[in-house]
Amino acid sequence: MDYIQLSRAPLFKGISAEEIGIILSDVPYRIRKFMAGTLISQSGESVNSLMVVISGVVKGEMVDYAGRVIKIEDIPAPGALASAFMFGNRNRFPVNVIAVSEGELLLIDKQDFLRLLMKNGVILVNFLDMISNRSQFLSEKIKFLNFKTIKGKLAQFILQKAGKELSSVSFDITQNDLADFFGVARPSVARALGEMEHEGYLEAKGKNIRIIDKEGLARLTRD
Amino acid sequence: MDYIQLSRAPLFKGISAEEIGIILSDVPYRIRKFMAGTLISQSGESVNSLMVVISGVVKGEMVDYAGRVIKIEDIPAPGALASAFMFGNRNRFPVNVIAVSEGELLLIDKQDFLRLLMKNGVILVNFLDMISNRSQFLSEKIKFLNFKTIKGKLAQFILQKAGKELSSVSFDITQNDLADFFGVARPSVARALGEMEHEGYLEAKGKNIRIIDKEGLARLTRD
DNA sequence: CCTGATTTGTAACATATGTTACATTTTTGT
DNA sequence: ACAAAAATGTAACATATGTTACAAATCAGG
Repeated sequence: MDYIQLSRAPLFKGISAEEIGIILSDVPYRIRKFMAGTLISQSGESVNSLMVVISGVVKGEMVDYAGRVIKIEDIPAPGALASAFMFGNRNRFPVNVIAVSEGELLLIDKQDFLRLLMKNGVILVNFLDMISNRSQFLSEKIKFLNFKTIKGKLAQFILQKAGKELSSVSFDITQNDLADFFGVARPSVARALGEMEHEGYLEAKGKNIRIIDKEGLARLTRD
Repeated sequence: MDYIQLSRAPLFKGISAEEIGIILSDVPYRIRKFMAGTLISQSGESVNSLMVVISGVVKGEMVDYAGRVIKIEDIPAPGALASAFMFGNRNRFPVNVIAVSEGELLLIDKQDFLRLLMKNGVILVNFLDMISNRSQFLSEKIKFLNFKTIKGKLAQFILQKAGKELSSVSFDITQNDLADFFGVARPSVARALGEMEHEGYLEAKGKNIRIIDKEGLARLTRD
């Protein structure tokens, strides 16, 4: 089995391939091989084991009420599957999980995994980090979705990037990705930026922003 | 100390007041009394201990770039503070935490808390449940924020509540709360519902909805 | 350095939602 | 059962954003 690949997984961060071998010799686990196209788990099914993709790629698919596929998220090795849904009140898969390529999964039953967490502090911290990171990412995203105007979102984004000292910022993502993150249309982002420039809040030149009126931007975040 | 109150805390769910006493005799902890108005933690400060409100009420306040207070969230006893921010990459308070009334906090240092988690399986599961529930709640919220139209959000909400079998649904929250959850204005929710009725998707009578065209609703969730 | 691909800026127009205001209905407390 | 409060249904109007399309600018690979 590919312990090297596993040692790159967030769950096993800071643990060498050899150590992983030792750890796994002490906890019941299963390996499940899958072929491209296999349905690995179904939406609504309860999540009763930890699942780590050892090799290959799987994807999550939401299925709507008419049976049509809506959204897709890829999880390549060595990612973990549905780790935020192993615990909590609604511990069921939120999506169908389907193999994109052939590959292998590491499965550890929930009870065995709990024992592992209690035995190995590094894995415990790694797991806590994983689900906490997810929460933190989602919180951040909601913060932006909650601003009602695009200018508000942009102002928040720019001020946050600039921090207290800096007076210029350089976007490291495209307008397209930014628009996706905000949940708005791309030309609307461009327009909002343009307007903010005309209104004297900033000077925009491609991805580089010079902040002119920090106070004013702060006001915009209050929609 | 008020172990009875603590036994109602999600972290100590399923553990009796006496057992809590025993557990706490074995792990270093501190009690911090606070008076109304005290600043308990500051936004940006790193979260290096577990904090449980034993008595009293605290609130979280976001502070904007001009120093003005924006949003508030109350955490009454026996809630935990910033539990989703103890771990993960950005383990800092996202808000200022301020005492609303006088009260007491239970503090356990992160390292000691980790030892406790490894020693006590019930607390471990409770904590995992707490942070997972948060993730799940946030995911759910984002799902709704991602629908571009209010009709889409409503359709999703109704179908989800109805499940596969039921053909009628009863809202258990007010339009106002629904509007907040969706991040839209209240009259817009009412209007969207009205339109969906005219368009023959459903029959709305106060909080009671009879689904007429399930297929059509499903189509709406595809915006 | 050149060329094709990606990203950005901008425009015209359509539309969903916000805002404000009020009447009506339902719920709550006594 | 009543009065007061809360929630709901609607309307008119303002506006932010979406949509589509295209040209200009920038980037990436050979």
